[in-house]
Amino acid sequence: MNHCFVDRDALPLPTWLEAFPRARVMRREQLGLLPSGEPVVLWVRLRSGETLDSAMPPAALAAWQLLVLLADEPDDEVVADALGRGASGCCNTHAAPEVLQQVALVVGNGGLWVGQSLLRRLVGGTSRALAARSERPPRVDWSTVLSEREVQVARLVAGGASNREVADQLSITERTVKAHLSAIFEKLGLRDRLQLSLRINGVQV
Amino acid sequence: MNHCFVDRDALPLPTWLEAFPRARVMRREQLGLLPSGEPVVLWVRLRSGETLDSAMPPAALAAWQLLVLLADEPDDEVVADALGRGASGCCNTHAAPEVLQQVALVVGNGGLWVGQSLLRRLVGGTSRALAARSERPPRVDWSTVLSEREVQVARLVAGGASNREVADQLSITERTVKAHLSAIFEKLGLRDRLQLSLRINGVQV
DNA sequence: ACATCAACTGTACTTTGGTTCAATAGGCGC
DNA sequence: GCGCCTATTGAACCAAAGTACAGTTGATGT
Repeated sequence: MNHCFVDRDALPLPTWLEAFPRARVMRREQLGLLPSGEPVVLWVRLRSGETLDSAMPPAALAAWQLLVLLADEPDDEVVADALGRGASGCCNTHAAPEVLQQVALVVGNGGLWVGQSLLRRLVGGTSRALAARSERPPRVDWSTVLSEREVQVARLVAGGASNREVADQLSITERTVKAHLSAIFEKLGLRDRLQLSLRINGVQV
Repeated sequence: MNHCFVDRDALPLPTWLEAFPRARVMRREQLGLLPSGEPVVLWVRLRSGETLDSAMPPAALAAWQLLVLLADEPDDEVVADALGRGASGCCNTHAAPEVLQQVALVVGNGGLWVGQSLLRRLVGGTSRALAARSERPPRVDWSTVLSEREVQVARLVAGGASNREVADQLSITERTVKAHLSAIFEKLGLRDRLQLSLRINGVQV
């Protein structure tokens, strides 16, 4: 099975090549250049805020093409939309190589790969995960309630950065990072950065 | 991971024991006899025409219990219902041992196992030709290098629990939790619990 | 002009997380 | 028996995270 990563630029993440050393990487505009006929998995990256339409023309996929969505910020709507359009799966853009290989195996065999949180919700009803969380505050759409700066901080923290790292990256004081984080926790009703990460990465409701 | 098959009678199918030679088999009424605390996958058999209610009292599962439905006649409604109630998967009662092992692996790592037909219908998308999922279970590397206890700690922490909460849940000291965490970080080459969460949830490295 | 809000920073503080010294006890292989 | 590993815990410690209270600046709207 061949693999082809499609992104805005032709710059692959290290993890991609680690998972598939012989993978091809191309820009979205170059999609037509793909040699037709041989089976291939198209890994289409969707950056923050993008929709599938913007990244992939609504043209139907060829029969020999399998599509997997690589989402920077997994969002149920986007994932469901993609699957509805024939995609075979969706996972995090920064997923580990082993995860990518798992996805490829499932997809390559005609299977579907869907994140757990989405699956739970598709199935509907109360899951154990939800039941465990005794009282649940109404879910807030984090990206809209947060200010622009807060969103930046939230993304970095959710990706595993320390306060110091966030501060350096945004050229502000560590103290300011803390201030933003406190505001974020307050607005989203979260306890700490780990929960923030779970929320933003779509792991938890 | 322990396995326990629950049926009307305590008569296991050969395939079950072939998949898990050390599995426990019990009648539904004996469910309360399970030693609590140690993680276990409950394989609950649902015979033709039965509903989940009849086989399993609606009592909530304990945190250390994972439930997989074994359906004599897999029916989308029953499966959806089971998943909605917190089950981690569903497969055919007479599934091959290899399939059972695959399911166990996925479920044991916190995943969900759902049949393809149901998944497609839940998603409600296009009908891509589906081939049989030939071989290969999705497997993760972290769960093999960690000891059983460490896996328990890792899961809870990755889910957002504090050290105190993990300690209470596992009935050990907060100090011990820290010890386990240090070992986990060391083995996986991680920095802190956030990175552990990203790793376990398949988001990162 | 005034109110409001986002962004930013400081000092001081409490809490949590994580590490570094230990140490004890049980299981398992050689 | 003797290592080796796992699980467990203690005391002490440092670093990081998070909170409380207080303040400046600039943009924006009424």
